Amino acid sequence: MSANTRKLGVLNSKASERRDGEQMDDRKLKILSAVVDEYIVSGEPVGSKAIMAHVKASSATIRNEMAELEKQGYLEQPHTSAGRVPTYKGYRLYVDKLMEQDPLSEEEKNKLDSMLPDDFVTEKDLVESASLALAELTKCATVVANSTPKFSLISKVEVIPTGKRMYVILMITSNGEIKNKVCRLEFDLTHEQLEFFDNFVKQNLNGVPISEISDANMEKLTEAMGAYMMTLSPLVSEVLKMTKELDRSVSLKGQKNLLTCKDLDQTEIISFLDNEKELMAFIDSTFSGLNVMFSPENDGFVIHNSSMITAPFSKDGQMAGSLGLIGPMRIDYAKFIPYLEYFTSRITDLISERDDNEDE
Amino acid sequence: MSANTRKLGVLNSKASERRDGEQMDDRKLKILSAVVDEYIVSGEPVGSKAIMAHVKASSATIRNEMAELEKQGYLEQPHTSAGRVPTYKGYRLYVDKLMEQDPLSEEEKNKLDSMLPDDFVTEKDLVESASLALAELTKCATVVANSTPKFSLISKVEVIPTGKRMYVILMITSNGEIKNKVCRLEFDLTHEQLEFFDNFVKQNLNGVPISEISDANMEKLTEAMGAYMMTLSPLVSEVLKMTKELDRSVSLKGQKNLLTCKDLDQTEIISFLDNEKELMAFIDSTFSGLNVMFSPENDGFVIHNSSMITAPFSKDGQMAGSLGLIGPMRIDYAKFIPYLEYFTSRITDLISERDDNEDE
DNA sequence: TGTTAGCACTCATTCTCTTTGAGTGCTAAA
DNA sequence: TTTAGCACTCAAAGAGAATGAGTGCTAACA
Repeated sequence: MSANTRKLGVLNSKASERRDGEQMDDRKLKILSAVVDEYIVSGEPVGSKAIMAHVKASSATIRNEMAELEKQGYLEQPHTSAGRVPTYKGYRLYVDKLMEQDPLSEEEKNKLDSMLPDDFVTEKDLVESASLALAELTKCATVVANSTPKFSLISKVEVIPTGKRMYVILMITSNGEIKNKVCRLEFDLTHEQLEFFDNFVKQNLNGVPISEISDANMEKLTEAMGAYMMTLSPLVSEVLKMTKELDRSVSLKGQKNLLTCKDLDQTEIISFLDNEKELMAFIDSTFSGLNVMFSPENDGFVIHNSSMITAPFSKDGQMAGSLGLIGPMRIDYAKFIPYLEYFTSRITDLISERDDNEDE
Repeated sequence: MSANTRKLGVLNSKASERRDGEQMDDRKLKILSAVVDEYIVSGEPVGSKAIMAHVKASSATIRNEMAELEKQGYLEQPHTSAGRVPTYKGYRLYVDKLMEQDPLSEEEKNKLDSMLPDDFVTEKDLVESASLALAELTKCATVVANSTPKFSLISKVEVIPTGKRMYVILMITSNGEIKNKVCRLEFDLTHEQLEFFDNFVKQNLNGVPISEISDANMEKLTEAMGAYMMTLSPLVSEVLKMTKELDRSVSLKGQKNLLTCKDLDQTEIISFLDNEKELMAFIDSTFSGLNVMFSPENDGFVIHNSSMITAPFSKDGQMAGSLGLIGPMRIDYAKFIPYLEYFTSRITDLISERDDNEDE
C-alpha cells in the first residue's frame, strides 16, 4: 500500500496482466493517467475528446477503453452523458504507479528554502514554519504531528511559587518543548518541601523518556515520596498531565483553505476542524514513509472526497514526526508530493545538523 | 450611544417628538418593536398582517406607519412587494430604547452557573469558560479581551538554562498569567551572569506595571546594565516582546457558529477569523459598560450584517477585561444581553472574591 | 482482430415563460 | 384618522424547450 514505487511513470508499467486477471494494457493506463491529469486541472468530468490530446487514438477507441476502466472501478460517470471522473481506486493506481513527479528545479528549491526561517530557536518553530509554508503553497490544510514526545526525555521540571498557594510547574523536554501549568494547592509549601521536590525530580524524572511516564509509574513514584506524599502528590499528577498533553499534540495550519475549497463539504470540514485531535490516530499509523490516503479507504478520516498525504521527518536517524497535507482528492500530487518531501528532508537535515554543530 | 437606559420598554417612551422633528408616536414605536421582534425569530421580511397580532390597528394603518418608518430610515424593503426588515438604525433604536430584556429566572441563573467551573486555577480559565459557555448558549462567536495586562504587574521573571546556549524565560504577572519564551544566545551565560540578571530583574522589573514596559524604558534599563549589557540585552528584549504579546491577547471561541450562520457572508467571516487580532482595537474602545455595535456604524468591524455586544468585567473595582458576543444583527438581544451581563457580573464577583479570601 | 467514423440517444444546464402569492401603495368611504 | 378594497409589483417556483457535451453501439475498414 505504501508508495515506495513512485517516480515510476507510465512507461515502466508495461505489465499487461494484473492479479485479478484484469486487462490493463499500456494504453489503458495512459488513458487513466490522462483522465486524472485533466481532472486535476479542470475539476470537470473528462470526456473522450479531451483525452485525444494525450493518447493517439480516436475518441471512439478511448470511449471503449474508458467504459472498461469504469467497469474495473477506476473511473465513474456522474451521469450518463457526462465525462469520466477518477474513483479513489483510480487515484490510488495513479499515485502509486502512474504519476510522474515534477522534479523540483533549483529555483523552486530556493523558493521553498526561503520560506523556512534562516534561524530557528526550537524545532517546533521550524516545523511549524514548514507547515505554514506548505499550506500557503498548496492552498491546502497542513498538519504536523510530533512523535518526539515518544522518544524525547524530560530534561527539566521546575516548580516556581507564584503567591497564595499557587505554583507554576515548568517542564522542558530534550527536544526543546516547553510546557507550563498553574497548580493551586490546599496549603503553601514550605521551603523544605520545595527543595525535596526539586531533588526528587532531579533524581527520578530528569532524563526519563516521556514514553515511560505512565499512570502506574507515577503512582509508584508518588508512593516513594514517603512523608511528602500527601502534600506533593498534586504536583506529580500535574506533571503526568503535562506529559499526556505533549503526547497528543497535533497542529493544523491553513484551515481556511479547506473552508474555501468547493470540492469539499463545508459542514464536514467544520466538524472535522472542531475535533482535530482525532487526527492523531491516523497520523500515528503513517509513520513509515510517504503515504497517500483517501477518505473512502479509511473509516476515521471522514471528509468525503478528500485525501491526506503525509511524510515523516527524523532527527539523527530516529523518527521525529510527520508533516501532512489535507486537501481534496483532486490535488496536484505530482507537484505537491515533491514539495512535501523536500520540506521533510530539509527538516530532517536541519534538526539533525544542529546537534552535530552544537553538541560538545 | 451607550445603552445605560435599557429595560425601558415601549411604555416609557411616550416621547412623541424627536430632535430632528420626526414624528415618533407610541404606535410607531410599537410597530418598529414588533417588526424587530418578528424578524428576529423568523428571519423573513415582516409584513403588515403579521404586525396586526402585536398592534391593534388594521393592516392598512400599519402599512402607512411602516411606510413612514421606512422614510425615516428605521426599516427597509428588500424589494417592492416584500415585507420590511429593520435597518441598523432600527436595531439601534430597538436596542437602546424599545427592547424589554427577558429577566433571568432562577433556573436559568443556575444553568449559567453550572456552565462555569466550580473551581478555577487562573482568572483566565474562568473567563475562557464563560466565553465558551456563552458561545454555546447563543450559537454565536464570543471574544474575551483582557485588559489586565494594562493594570497588572510583573511578579516574576526567571531565566532557566536548558542546554546549549538555550534559555527559557518565564514571566508571571500579578493576575496569574504565565508566558514563556525560548531564547537562543550566541554564547553560554556564566553562572555569574545569570545571577546578575536575576538580581537585576528583581530590582528593576518585579512589581513594575506592564503598562510601563516600553521600548524606551527598556532601552534605558539595558544601558544601566553596564558591562553586562552586551551579553544580557537579548534577554531583556525578549522580556519586552513578551509584555507586548500579553497586551494583545484576545481569544475567540465558537468561530464555528459564525461559519454556519447563514445571515453572514462566508468569505467575510473567513477573512475576519484570519486576522482576529484586529478585534482588539474595537474591544479596547468599548471598555465602559454594556455596548452594542453594528457593523455599519463602525468602519473596522467589517462583517456585513453583524453586530457585536460587549460587556466589561472588573476586579476589585478596576476594569479587568471585556467579554463579547459576535453574531448576526438578527440576534435575540432581549435574551442574550442578560446572559452576557450575568456572566460578566459573576466573573467580577468571583475574581474579586478570591482575593478577599486569600490575601493575607 | 482491433480501430474508427457515424449516428441515435441521454441528460445536466440554461433559458424563457407562466403562475402563484405575499405584500405593497393608493383611494374613497366611514 | 382609520379602514376596506383594489390594482399593482415582484421574487420564487415550476414547466417546457433548446442546447450541447458526452455517451454507447454498430457497421465498415485496415
